[in-house]
Parts: sequence; structure tokens; C-alpha cells
Amino acid sequence: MARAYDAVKIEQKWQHHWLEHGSYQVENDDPRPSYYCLCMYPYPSGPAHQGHVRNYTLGDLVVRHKTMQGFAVLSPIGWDSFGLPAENAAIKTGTHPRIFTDERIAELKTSLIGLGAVYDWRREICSHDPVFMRWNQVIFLRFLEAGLAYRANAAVNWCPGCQTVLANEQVLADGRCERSGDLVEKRDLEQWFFRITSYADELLAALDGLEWPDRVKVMQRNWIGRSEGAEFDLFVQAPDGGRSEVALRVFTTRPDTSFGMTYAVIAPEHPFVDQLTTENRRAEVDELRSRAALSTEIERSKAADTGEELTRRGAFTGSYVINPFNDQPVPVYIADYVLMGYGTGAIMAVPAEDERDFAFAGTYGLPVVRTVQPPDDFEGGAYTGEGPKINSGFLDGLDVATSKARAIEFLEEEGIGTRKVNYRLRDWLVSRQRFWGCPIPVVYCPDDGIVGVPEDQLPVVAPDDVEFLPSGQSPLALHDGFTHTTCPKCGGPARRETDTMDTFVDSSWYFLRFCNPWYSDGPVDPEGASRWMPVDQYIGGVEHAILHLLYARFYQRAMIDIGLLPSIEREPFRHYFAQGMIRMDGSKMSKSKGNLIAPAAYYERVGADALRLFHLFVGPPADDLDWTDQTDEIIDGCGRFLDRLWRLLTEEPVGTRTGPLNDDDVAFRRILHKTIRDVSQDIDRWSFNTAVAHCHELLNAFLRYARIEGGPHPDVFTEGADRFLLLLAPMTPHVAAELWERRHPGESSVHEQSWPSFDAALVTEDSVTMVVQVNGKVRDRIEVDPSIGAAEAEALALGSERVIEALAGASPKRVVVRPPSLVNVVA
RNA sequence: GCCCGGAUGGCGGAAUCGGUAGACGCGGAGGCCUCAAAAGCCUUUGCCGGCAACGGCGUGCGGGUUCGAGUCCCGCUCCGGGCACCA
Repeated sequence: MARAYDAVKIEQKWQHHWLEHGSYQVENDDPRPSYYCLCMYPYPSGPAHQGHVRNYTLGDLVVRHKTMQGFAVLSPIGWDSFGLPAENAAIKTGTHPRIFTDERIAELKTSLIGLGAVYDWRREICSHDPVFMRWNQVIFLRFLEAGLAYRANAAVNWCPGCQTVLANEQVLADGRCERSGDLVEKRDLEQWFFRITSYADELLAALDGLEWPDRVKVMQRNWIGRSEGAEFDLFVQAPDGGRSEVALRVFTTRPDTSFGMTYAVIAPEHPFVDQLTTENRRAEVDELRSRAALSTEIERSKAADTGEELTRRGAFTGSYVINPFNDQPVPVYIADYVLMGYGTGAIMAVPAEDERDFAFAGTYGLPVVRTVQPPDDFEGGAYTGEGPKINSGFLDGLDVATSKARAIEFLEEEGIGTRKVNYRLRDWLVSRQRFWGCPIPVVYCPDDGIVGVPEDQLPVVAPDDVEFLPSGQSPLALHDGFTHTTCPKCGGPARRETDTMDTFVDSSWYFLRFCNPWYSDGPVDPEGASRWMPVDQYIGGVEHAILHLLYARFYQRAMIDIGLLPSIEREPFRHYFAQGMIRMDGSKMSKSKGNLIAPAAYYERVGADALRLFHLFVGPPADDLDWTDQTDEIIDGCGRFLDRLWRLLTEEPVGTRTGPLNDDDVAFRRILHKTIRDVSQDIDRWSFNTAVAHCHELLNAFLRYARIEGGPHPDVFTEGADRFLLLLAPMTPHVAAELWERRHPGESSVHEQSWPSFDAALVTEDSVTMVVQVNGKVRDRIEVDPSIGAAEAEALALGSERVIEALAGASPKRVVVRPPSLVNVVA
């Protein structure tokens, strides 16, 4: 597209200017009030795509706007530079992940600079920087000391072909390994965990006070999944029919339904399985147990996709437990629908009031005893609604809530149970069997067990002389020089941990490091954190709404509680804005989908300003955006807007009139000041598309004004031009800076000016359109004084010829008057 | 299945508190300029009827509340997202 000005040239000029002048560098002792604006640091996957453009355009607008409003704005950026794609590339091409990653960072950095986004580049950090790794490892060791990091068995994804553990995202939807195609199994392996569940309650409760999108808060609430109920013992029946010493602990949210328990279920992995299984049942139980280990995950995901009812499989163990509420024995099953990872891994089954239990009971011919009276018209199996208790002894006749409380009282009196809250949230599994991540800094000593690497020996860095083989094994585990080490405690031979940390660990505190990336006495400078935290505005894709944001919230609290942070606010992100995703042909724009639209071609064709303007203008930033055939035409339209602005300010005569302002001058000034008001409001409420629309209206009015008879008044033209450029400075920074410089040679740049204010006297209307309706239909519009009274408005409306005509002789029954905007005559 | 969003012209979208539906842009149509084209400029553009003035219809569907509903309430349909055996 032919432009009115050389966009490439002026954009490069200003990008160099901002870099060379360190324009958005900010010192920690800056006297201005602080504002921390942060876009989620990107995974460096190569040149930017439109998702990046959108994200960093929003952040840049905020940074420039807040700076003009007089804040010291912290605008840092870095790179989430550990991760699987670099390692896969290494296996494919033999290039070391660091080389691959550094190249990708350079490409992405070029894209962002080309967008005109400004940062304090001195603060740039990346996850794979040894300094960052060192502090990452220090935090891990402090977590270990504090009991927040621990090692435990976990059921993990195991690929028999690759002979390794896979991360969830490496398991395809059909339950196969993404690399080898083998069916993934569940295996119990020792893994590292962070004790995020200790903070479950606080992480849940504190959501209420956050200024985040509601849907994100809802997602986090559901993810944490608090449920209240009771935990109690079911004693195993002794051979004589009475209670034995052994008890099965179960969790339920419906203790009120206990009288309806007709069997109990334990998970296939439950430690009591062997002990409860009688000899005649062992073959069947063992078969179910091995089958569950192999295939439940696959079948679950398959059932989830097709919406099919899951087949719940189980086997009777041969044992019975005694229901403490009615002393009746019920059979104990093992079944794949009970999960070891939740509650106690064992349940009382009440088919009448639980759909899963009902389905299972149907399959295995187990009885159903209702304890809640369903309504007469109820058809179906399990009834989970309200109703009076029946068949429930001392609970009969009570409602559900009351009988829950009574049932728990009973359990507590008997000393066999207690009120209990459970969470869906699990502890955070942080081990990854990968090379390209931050090594977990521990060694295993035959004598001293798990020993942390002393802090003066950190960081533990992966060796370079490794081979990337498509074996699926982490190269670290195959590197003798790395794995063979000495115990820091006893000096004897020891084995080094070869697992690395989940990359979500890096992103859980990088924003704290930005506060002072030069700090050398710890991971986070207490003064820097106190100065800048919490992040005032966090911006990023909603795909990180659960994990990243939850982990960061946990990290901030954990670091405060163990003294790695001063007692700053416990929430790291005060406001979070979730930008919508960019879709193409119905699917998300991403490298893996191969549907990336790189911005570089647009920088050359229409310029970064036009592309930025497009992203701001095309719709609300929270909404998804479809990249279609029409998109390029809209981008060209944004270029045309800038061309017309350029011509206006460089080619139109500014006028030669002197003396007082005439009506045209005043009318234009009114529009100008209203635009300043509207754009300011729109930016504050993140309605950038309407802010741009108001700029369009201003330009249309300005062009008309510039061409009026007698020409514009030079003072008004100047006022209009300067204020217009101030409004555009955060949105289209290059062209605003260039035009400003041409108008103000030798003076400070547009971005160093204050955000413009408007003249309140000019934005008050001297007349408004009053709508006159008859029976709710618009029949007339009358220009009136804004301060018009109700009586006058009514008289004007009833006097309207159009109203008289519409009434056709009928007399008004009622007149609704809402001066000055509306009168509705009801006939 | 459960939980959250959303649905407005040919298209992206606007309408901030229940009060002029369609701002602004894209696309289309017509015109000016030009030998011609591109660019630019001007006019027009929700649908139906009418030469026009104007009238009727219109915010996914069906009801309701209200003087008045895109906006609030009830019941659906479709699309998108999250979770998914969590007892």
C-alpha cells in the first residue's frame, strides 16, 4: 500500500531514538509515583505473531499513557526461555537448545522493537541465564528447608517405548506418546512436589479481592475446588461378624446419606487392597488393578471426547465394612471410578443419591436405598436434590443441611469421624525429565539421603557436552560427569538429581526479579520489591489463567512466609487483563498450528503504527479476533487514517486569520475537547476501539475545519494539532513523535509531555436533541436547552405537529417526561 | 454432564445508568479528478414499500416485566471457552 510518508524510515528512526536515549528506563529511586505494567514474558518461539502484537501493543499503550500521566512506569521484559520445543529441535537438528533459544530470542526481540514497544532493556532477564537459575535454585532449597518442597511417589505418565516419564502435555488426546506413539501408562515414581495445597484456602479466599476478570476467578475457584464434608472410619467386619481393629477412612460431602450406603469402594491403588482381598477374589481384583493402571486415563479422555457414559469397572474384595449409622455390613469393592489422589481414596457408596454410585450399583446388582424423599414427579436414578430424610433413623424428617450437621455430630460423639474440607487442588508436581530446564539442585547420598547443593556452589548448570538422542531419555541422566558427584555433607560418592524444574517455576517469580535484576544478595531485592510490587497491570493470554497465575500467587505467599520477600502485599497482580486470542480458520493462532501471521511484512507494507492501530481498533481487547480475508483491508484503512493525519499536519495551510474566534473555530474546539474527554475515558476503561473511533471523528472534523471558507484560525489549528498528537502518542507512537518533532523542533518529544486535559466549559452542550415518542415510537426530535424543565418539555412535545398527527385526535392518557432527553406520550 | 462467556447491517464492531439501535471502520454503489488507471476527494449505503414526504419491520428463538427492552426476568437454540469419575 502506498503511504503518504515513509513509515519504515520514521519508525526505525524513533525505535533507535528510544533505545539510544534509554527513554523508558526507570530508576528505583525515581521520585514520581510508581506504576508497574507487565506483559507476560513470552516463550521465545521465533519471530512474533499477531498474538504477541496484540499483547505488547496493549502493554505499550499503558506504559506510554501512564508515563504521560506522571507515573514512574516500570516496563520490563524477559524471556521464558526454558521449554520443550528447544529440546525437540535439538533432537531433530543436533543444535544445542541454548543456541536455538538465543536465536529465537533475538528474532522475537527484533519483532517487539519493530512494533515500537518500549522497555527498560537493562532489566531484561531470561530463565536460562545462570544468574536467574542460581536464584531459582536458591528458592527451591529454601522451600525444601521450609518443608514446602518434598519428594513423594506420584502416578505419572510413563511411556514404555521411550522409557521415560512424560509431561501431561506430551500425552496426546488418544493417550499415546507424542514422540513414539506408544500407549502411555500410569506409573508410581518418586517426584518433587511443592506444597501449594497448604495455601489452598488462602488462594481461594483472596480471589474475592482481586480486580481480575470474573471468568478467570471462577476458573481458579473451580480448579482449587473446595468441598466441605466429613471423614470417618468404616470398620472392617471381623470373622465373628463384629468390628475388627482395621478401619477404612472415607470422605463424603453427604454424611446425611450414610443410612443409604449399600457398599463401599476403594481405589485400585489403595494400600488396603491386598489386606482386604480374600483369596477367592484375588485373581479378579489383581486383574482389575493392572488394567486400571494401564488404561483408565485413555478411556477417560476418550469418554470425555465422545460424551459416552464411562464404564465403571469394579471387583468385590470379599471383605465387608460396618456402617456405623445402622451397624449393617456392606461389601467393599475396588473400582476404577474412585481415585487415590482425592480425599482418602475410599468412599461410602450411596447409589440412591449419587449418579456414579447408581450406575455402578446397576452394573453389579447392588441395592439402592433412598434416604431423601424425591418429588412425586421425579423420574430417574440418583436423586441429588432437596427433600426430607427417609430410611435414616435419627435423621428422618430433617432437611438435607440439618441432617448433614447432625450426622457429623454423631460421628464426633462416637469418636470415629470429623468435619473435613477437601480440595481438588493437588500439590504441584515440579519434576520434569528434561534437559532444557533449571536443574533441581540436590544430590542423593547413600548415607545422608537427599542433600541440597550448598548455595555457594550454585547454580547447578547442565553440561554442554551431551548428546541429544531421540531416546526420550534426558541427556542429563546419560551424562556420567553430571550424575556422578560427591555428597556435600560427607564427601562420599553421590548421585546428582537429573530432573529439571517445570518451567512454570521460572515464571512464578520472574516479575519479582525485574524489580532489581542486579541484586546479588538474594533472588529478590526487598527494597525493589517494596518499591514496585504488586504489579499494577498484568496483561496476557487467558490460557495462563489457571496454572501460571495460581503458581505465582502461591510463590509470592510462600516467599513472604519464609522470609525471601519483605511483607509486601500477598497478591502479586493487582489488576490482570486477559486479552482475547487470535483465531484463524476457527483455531487459535500458534506456531504448532502453523497458522502464524508474522508482523514483519506489515511493518514494511503499512508500518507498525498502522498494525498497532488495527489491533486497538478492530474490537474490544478481551474478545477473540478472527483473522480473515477482510483483515488486511482494515489494516490498510488504519494506514489511510494515518496518511490523512499526516497530510493534514504537513500539507494543509494552518490559516492566516487573526482576531477573535468565529463559530467554526468554537465548534471545532468543542469537538476537540470532547474527543480529549472521550479518549481519556475510553483508555481508562480499556475501550481502545472506541478511543480510536473518536480519533477518527476528530480527524474527520479537523479536515473539514481545515478547509472552511477563510481558512482555519492558526491558534485553533495549532491547539488541535498538538492535542491530537498527544492523544495518539500511546497508540501510534512513531508517527506521533515524528509529527510532534516537526512542529516543535528542538523541544522535548511528544512522549515526554503530559496527557492533555480538556476545558470543561467547552464540553457542556448548549443544546440537546429531545426525543419525542408516542406510545414508545419516535415521532419527533426537538432541539432544546439542556436545562429545560419538565413542564416546558411536556408542552413542547404536545405542541409538536408530528405528535398531534400521530395522536390523531386521541387524548394523551399519560406523559412520561425525562428532560432533557425524552418525552413519551402514551395515548 | 457441570460451570462461565457470547449471538446487533454484507463484514468487524458502537450504544458507559432501562430512554434516538447501527457511532467508527471495512466492503458495496454513484460521482469528481485523469487520455486511462492507481491514489485522493465528494455523495450514498439496516431491510421492505414509496418519485418523494413518509410509513412499516428490525438486535438468535419463544414468553414476561415496563410508558419504554439490544440492555432486566423466565424458558429454549446455536457458537466459543474452562473443568470433567474430585465422592
